[in-house]
Amino acid sequence: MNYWLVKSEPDSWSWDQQVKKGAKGEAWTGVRNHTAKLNLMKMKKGDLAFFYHSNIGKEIVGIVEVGKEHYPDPTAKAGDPWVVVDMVAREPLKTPVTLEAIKQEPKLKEMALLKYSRLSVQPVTAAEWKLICKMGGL
DNA sequence: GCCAACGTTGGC
DNA sequence: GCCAACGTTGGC
Repeated sequence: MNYWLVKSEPDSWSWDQQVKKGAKGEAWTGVRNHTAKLNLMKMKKGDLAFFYHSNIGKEIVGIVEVGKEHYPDPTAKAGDPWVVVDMVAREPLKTPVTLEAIKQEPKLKEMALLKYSRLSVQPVTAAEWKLICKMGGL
């Protein structure tokens, strides 16, 4: 079991929209960065990921589960290497964990979210996962 | 193969 | 709206 963090601007794809898709889930489209793509390709069915709202909110709002492993991104040109996975909303955090709160927690200062702030799909360690769940009231 | 120019992301 | 970080593109 691996843990991840995926980012989305709520203007283009928000947690609420994700929740409305229910158990069917939705393809996580639009990744156009090779590092992020490699992370998508490492995801296994059943892996969990934090859903982070970038730009507006700047907070982790919920947890999604990988429902289907990587396949070609339907929004990419034919022949492009980009992939998607299906994400299924699992549960919201009771309290969203803000970027500010993450910065203020010394144990989280090595998080990819802080070190590689532009990477939109990134790994999360088991220790980071646990701590953020706790901070989020789960 | 180098590097300047440019575009995009995302925090502030 | 600005700017830093960083990836990509294109001229040489």
